[in-house]
Amino acid sequence: MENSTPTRKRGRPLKTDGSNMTTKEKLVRYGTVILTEKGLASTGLDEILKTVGVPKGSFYHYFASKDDFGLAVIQHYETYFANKLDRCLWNKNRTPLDCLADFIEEAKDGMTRHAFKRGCLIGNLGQELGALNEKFRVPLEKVFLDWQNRVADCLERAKTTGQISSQTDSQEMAAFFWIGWEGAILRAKLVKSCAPLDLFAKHFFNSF
Amino acid sequence: MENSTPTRKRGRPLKTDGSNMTTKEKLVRYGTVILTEKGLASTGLDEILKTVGVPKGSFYHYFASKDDFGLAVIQHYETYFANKLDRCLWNKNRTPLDCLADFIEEAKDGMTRHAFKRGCLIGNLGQELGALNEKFRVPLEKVFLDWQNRVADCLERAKTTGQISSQTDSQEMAAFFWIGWEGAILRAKLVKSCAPLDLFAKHFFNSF
DNA sequence: TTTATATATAGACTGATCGTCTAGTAAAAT
DNA sequence: ATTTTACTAGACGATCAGTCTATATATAAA
Repeated sequence: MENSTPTRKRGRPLKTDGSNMTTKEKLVRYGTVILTEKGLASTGLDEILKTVGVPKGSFYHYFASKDDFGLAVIQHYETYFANKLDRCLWNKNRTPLDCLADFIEEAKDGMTRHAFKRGCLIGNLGQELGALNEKFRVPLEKVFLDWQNRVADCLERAKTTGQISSQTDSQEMAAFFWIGWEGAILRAKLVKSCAPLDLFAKHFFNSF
Repeated sequence: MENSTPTRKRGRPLKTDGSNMTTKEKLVRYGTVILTEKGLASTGLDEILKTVGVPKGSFYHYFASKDDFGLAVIQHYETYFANKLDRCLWNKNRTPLDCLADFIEEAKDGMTRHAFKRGCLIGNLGQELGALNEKFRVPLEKVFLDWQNRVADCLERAKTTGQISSQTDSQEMAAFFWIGWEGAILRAKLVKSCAPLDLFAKHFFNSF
């Protein structure tokens, strides 16, 4: 048997080794991918460990439990996604509402590129663990509230440009957006098509 | 040790015994409950078997595999839910749109009664297995299409009573309904409140 | 009545995989 | 030189889905 990845040295790694912080990072990074596809319960630790090339002992050095790992993955995804959202929503060459439409287009690209297998990590784990596990429920909902605020801010900007009525309840519309959007992603995975995403987007923009 | 449930008789059951079909039924019935709460992967066979009081041999007599059992549970839920839907939607004392609102109220009652832990089996399994397992994806989507048709029919009736414009695309609105509704259920489980359901319902009815 | 067969229960057993933990190695710090 | 820190290695018991053999009995066939 031969190792595909160069065998990790035992013992404490060299301080000067630039890549010594990457073990945890690699775990979280691949965890984000695989948990988005398969969820937490269906994903075996061994699968992650084998893919990343990290022994079990290391995993439990970095994370207290599998749940703890899941929480770290959520945190990682939260900032990754918030950046993505802001990059779209703060585009100064576009009107606020077009910014939101751009985000939708980018998400559609991502869904298509991954053959409708991934969707949204927060939605997936929310469905799997939200109702069952209080340890996950609260952080998961916090992520949604954060995203909701970013969209609400975007809608507030759309008011100042006169793109939507100043009477609009931005928070409510932002909540409506994420509720419907997550539903659309779930359905898009089922039909393996962007049609549900487009359909929701159309009705969302029509309701201003 | 004493048996909580009266011990099942060994051997081939009486043809005339009215309750001889109940073993399989009991499995499916409890399966519907537990799979709605925890999904397929997170639920162990032993847990189901112990709760229902059925030995493993019986389970694998009735079902070829755990997946096969999951498919049977889906089928059972499909007809149960279709009946529930029709009971609401064909209420002759109410206008078609009020019928839909009644269904929403009934669903809200159910969610509250089960402390926001259950939600919708099809949505849950759709999220868990839809993208991964083709064996589940197709039947799951079929269920949504069936429900969609029932709502579309209801909207057609609303046209004849003049409650909504005859220009409305019933199929599209019905699709929009289930997309948003499943998203709302997911979110309601996260916040342990009916607010997301109400919020989606409000915007849905406003878009006619 | 006797025999054969179909139906279903009963639960021990298997091999794989689960998450967790203890022991050990080696660099770094003292 | 000794201790501490950082990390690896794999053993561990529990549990998983699934299989198998044995048993009991209603029904069908003789």
